[in-house]
Amino acid sequence: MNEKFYSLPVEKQQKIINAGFRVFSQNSYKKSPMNEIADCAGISKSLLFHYFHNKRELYLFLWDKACKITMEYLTEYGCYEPTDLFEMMERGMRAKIRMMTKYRSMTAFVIKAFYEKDPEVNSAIHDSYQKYFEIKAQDALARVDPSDFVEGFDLNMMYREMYLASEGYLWEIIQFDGELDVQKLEKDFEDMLKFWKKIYLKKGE
Amino acid sequence: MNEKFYSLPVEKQQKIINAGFRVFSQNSYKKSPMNEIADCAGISKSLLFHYFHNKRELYLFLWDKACKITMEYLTEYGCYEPTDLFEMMERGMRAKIRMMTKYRSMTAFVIKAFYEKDPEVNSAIHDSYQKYFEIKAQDALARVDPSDFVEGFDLNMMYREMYLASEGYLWEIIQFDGELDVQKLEKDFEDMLKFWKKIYLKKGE
DNA sequence: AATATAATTGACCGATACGGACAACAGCAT
DNA sequence: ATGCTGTTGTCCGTATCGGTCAATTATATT
Repeated sequence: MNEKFYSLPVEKQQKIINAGFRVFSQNSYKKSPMNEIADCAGISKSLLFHYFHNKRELYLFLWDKACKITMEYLTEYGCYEPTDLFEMMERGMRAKIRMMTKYRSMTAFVIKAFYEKDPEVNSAIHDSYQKYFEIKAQDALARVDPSDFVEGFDLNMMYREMYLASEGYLWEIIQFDGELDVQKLEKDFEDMLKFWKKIYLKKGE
Repeated sequence: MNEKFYSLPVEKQQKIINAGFRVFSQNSYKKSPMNEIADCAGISKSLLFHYFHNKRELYLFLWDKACKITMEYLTEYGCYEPTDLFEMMERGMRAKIRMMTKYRSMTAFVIKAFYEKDPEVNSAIHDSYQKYFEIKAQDALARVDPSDFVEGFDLNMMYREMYLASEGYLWEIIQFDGELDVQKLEKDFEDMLKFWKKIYLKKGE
């Protein structure tokens, strides 16, 4: 990409980036025209091509940007400090909720991008994803002490279950397009967590 | 549309209809090519145009079909029999959950269609929607006895809140693409309802 | 088997949309 | 005037779109 992009006023950078997030999050990669993104950012298509030499480059740039912002949030909320599994999930969720209220279309973009199947970008996305995040879950899962949990249940199953429920919950938020009540959301999720603890942990806890 | 469509073997009708639901639920109206729908249904584009004279006609036909199926479910689950508000919501939800597990892409289509803004179909959809469903809520709301509820709260607010939460919950289900556990879903929603009753109804109940 | 009839398709059309290239323009400092 | 930088309008080759239609295949009738 053209490094001059970075010397643009930050506000303008943001406008272009957000336009990208918006359009790419609403259509598939192939059906997201550069034209539309440019319009949405209030610049000409030519200028957009001036900063990003082609569509793929812009897409991958946006993905990377989203990953970095996500990482910032996750570290800021202490998601990489070693704790137990539930604590980790709570911190992760809190970070994500905050992030979504601030960058809603970005979050939608990330999800769409993750499931994007167009061969032009597909593999690049997945490689990058693994490098960025996949370590975390393994890490926290490894620290788990099985004796804390109720007898005869599958740890991975539980994690999967919890993970899916959280993701679904986040979807709900993304789709809703009105003002978001952060405190309510966080309380809701805390309730969810309490519920899980109650089911999965041994009574002694 | 071409009435001969109905004399097709039902299985083939279904295949075409489902293809429509799928494609229209994944892209916007404008970016859903007839080509793709035909391929997805295993027929040629020409044949698709033989049965539905143009794209708009197919889209509106699908919308109508979806509405009718929805109505069937709602009546089957007793959603139109007069009861109290909570009972109505529960029946409605139960019907919708069942419906979604059977016709997932249709449900996704309905939601997308409802928010579709393309002027070519937008108004037709909204007119139809009002005719079909909007009566129901008013109806049940009118039967509500305000004295049953806790002091000083806005009935419409509560309904809106409950409605949004339900819709969000359904979104979560639609987005998830694996086998659905109907019983779990229904239990979850029952819990939600219990929770609402606890907050909104007077203790005497 | 020959014929009529219905189902289904491939090839095609005009219009538009697309990604991308590039020369030109405007503003501004020298 | 002369660069330089940011920005745009215009153009191009190609692909795609909605939609048509003649041609082909399958089915029913005699």
